[in-house]
Amino acid sequence: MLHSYTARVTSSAKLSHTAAMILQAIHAGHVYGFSVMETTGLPSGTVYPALRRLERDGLIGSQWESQRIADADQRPARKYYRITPAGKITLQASRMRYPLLARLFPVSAGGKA
Amino acid sequence: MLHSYTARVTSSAKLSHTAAMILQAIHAGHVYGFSVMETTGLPSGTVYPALRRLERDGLIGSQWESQRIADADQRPARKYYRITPAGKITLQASRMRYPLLARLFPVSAGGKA
DNA sequence: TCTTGTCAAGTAGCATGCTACATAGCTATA
DNA sequence: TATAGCTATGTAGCATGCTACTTGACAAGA
Repeated sequence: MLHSYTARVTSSAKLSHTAAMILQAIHAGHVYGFSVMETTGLPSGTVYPALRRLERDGLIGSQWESQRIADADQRPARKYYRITPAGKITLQASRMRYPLLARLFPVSAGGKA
Repeated sequence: MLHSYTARVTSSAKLSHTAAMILQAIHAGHVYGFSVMETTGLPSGTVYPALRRLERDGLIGSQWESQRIADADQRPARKYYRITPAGKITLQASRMRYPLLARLFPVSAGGKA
């Protein structure tokens, strides 16, 4: 258990194409689940479990929005994600592995959502 | 059985993102498995079963290369694929569903491989 | 002759993606 | 008050994706 956890964290995790795409969307500024769904078209059953796995593997971190802010915007609270340094390493590796990933978002990560 | 087969053929099949990407690669000219693997980075365990499913569903057709031509090129024979009219309809639907697909290949399908 | 590498396709078993729901909060309308 | 629509997240069970191999053909090198 601890051994497999260590191995997963120290080497860059090998991502599926879809998980890599979701990690890239986070990096590109689509920083909550619904936004990732909107920009990729991937269904919630894909996005949310993938976000959970990415966080399990230390490639992203998350933080719930305060209820006050959500109330002010008159919408449900969001769970915001950000890519970790390990996530950036894995994203690079994924872009080498899946050449088309680089075409998916502008090269400079924009503050889209 | 016949009923579910009919339903699958008459309406545009709903593709996964990965299958849609592979269909698009075929349409773009990557007309055999190894070429799809090279351009997408997707592993053989993904590409070949997906090609089989796409053909099962009538979205692509296939044809083995003649042994004589493969011999002349000094390589194993290839299984060439082409998109069907139903496949084109499904590809269009997929590009509506998954907005990022359009970014993956040049708009004009090139005769890449 | 055997080994290695590239091109090309294939496949069992496990991990992940997706359908078809679900919950929940807010607003607007009937 | 109930319904509908939008925003946001979540999940069980089935379909698909991926690892880790395999086979096979050809050429080059030991």
